[in-house]
Amino acid sequence: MKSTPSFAERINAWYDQHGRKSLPWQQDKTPYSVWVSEIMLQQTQVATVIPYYLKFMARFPDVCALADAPQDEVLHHWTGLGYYARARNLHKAAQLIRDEFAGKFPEAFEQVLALPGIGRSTAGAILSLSLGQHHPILDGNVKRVLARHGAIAGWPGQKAVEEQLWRLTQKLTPAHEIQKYNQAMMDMGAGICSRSKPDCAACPVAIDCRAQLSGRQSDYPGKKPKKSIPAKSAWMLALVRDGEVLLHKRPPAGIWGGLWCFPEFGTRASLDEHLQGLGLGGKQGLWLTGFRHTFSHFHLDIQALMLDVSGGKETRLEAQSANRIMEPESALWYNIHNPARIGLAAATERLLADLAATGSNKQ
DNA sequence: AAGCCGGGGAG
DNA sequence: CTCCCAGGCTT
Repeated sequence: MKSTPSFAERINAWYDQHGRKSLPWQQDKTPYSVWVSEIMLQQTQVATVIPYYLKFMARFPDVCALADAPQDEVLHHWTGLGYYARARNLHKAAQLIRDEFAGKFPEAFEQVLALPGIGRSTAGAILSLSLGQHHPILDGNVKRVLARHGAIAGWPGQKAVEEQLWRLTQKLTPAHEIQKYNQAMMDMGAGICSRSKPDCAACPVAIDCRAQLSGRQSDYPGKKPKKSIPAKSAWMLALVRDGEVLLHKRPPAGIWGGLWCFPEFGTRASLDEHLQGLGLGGKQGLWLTGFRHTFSHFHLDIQALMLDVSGGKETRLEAQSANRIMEPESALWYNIHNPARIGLAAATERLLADLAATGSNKQ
C-alpha cells in the first residue's frame, strides 16, 4: 500500500502543475535580481511590484550600477512603492557589496543576513531561490499556509507564535528541490491559501490541513490586535514661480525620509510666519487643495496654499529661502514640465497633480 | 515586546 | 470604511 506523499512532495507537485513561473524576477535568477525583487515584495503585492521591478532593473542592471547611482535616483525609482527605508537600505547594501565584496553578492548566509534591509527570511529566500542553498523562509505567505495547516493559534507578530512558525517551516522544508519548494510555498500563500476565500478544493495539502478540517480557515493566522490610529494635520506651501515649485528634501530618517516634499507646517500660523520671513507677508496665498493621506499608523489631513511669485524679486527670495535651510542641497525648484529624477512622496505627487489641474502654473 | 515605516489592492 | 501584503529596524 502506498504511503501519502510528504507535505513537500505534494507542494512541489502542485507547483509543477499550477505554479507561476513567468514573473519577471523568475527569469535568469541571480542573487542580485532575487534580492531586488524580495525587497520590493516586502509588504507589497506582486501586481504592484512588476512595473517598478522592470524599470529598476533596466536602470540598475547589477550591484555596481546600483551602488554607483545617486540616492536621489534610487528613490526616484521607488516613488510610490512606500517603505522608503527599503530603497535606502538597498542602496547602502549595494555600496557595501561593491566596497567589501568586490561587487560580488556574498553567498554566505551570515554575510547576507548582515546586509542592511535583509532579515532571516529574505536572506533565506535570496540564497535558496538564486543558488539552491538549503534555508527555510517565513514570509507572510508561508506564515498563512503553515498557520492554517498546523492550526497555529495567535498573531504571528507575537514572538512565541513566530518562533513556533519558524520551527514548523524548518521542519517541513525538504532537503531536495529547495528552490522549487520555497517558490511554491509563496505561490500557495498568494494564490490558493489567500487571506480571504482560500481555494481549499485546489490545495494539495488540504487533506491534512487542521484549519480546513475544522472549517476554521478564517481563524488563522490570528489577527493583529487593532487599535485606532490618530489624525494629525499639516499645512503645505506650493510656492510657484514660472512653472516651477519649491520642494524641500526630508531628513534621511523618519517619515518620507530622503524624499522631496512641499514645505510642511503644523499650523496655518507657522506657514504665515514663514512667508513673513521670506518677505512675502503681503502676498495672499490661494487655497489649493485639501485631502487626507493615511499611513499605517496615522492619518494626515493636508491643506495646501499656493502662492505665485512669478516675476517677483527672485534673487532675494531664493537667497532668503536658502538661508533658512540647514543643508545647501535640501531645496530645489522643481520644474513641472521637466521634472528632476528625484524621489517624491505620494502626497507630494497628489499635490503636484492638483497644482497642475489649476492651470495657474502654466508659463 | 512594541512601535515605526507607505501605499495600494481587496472586500 | 477595514484589513493586510514576498519584513526589517529601532528603541
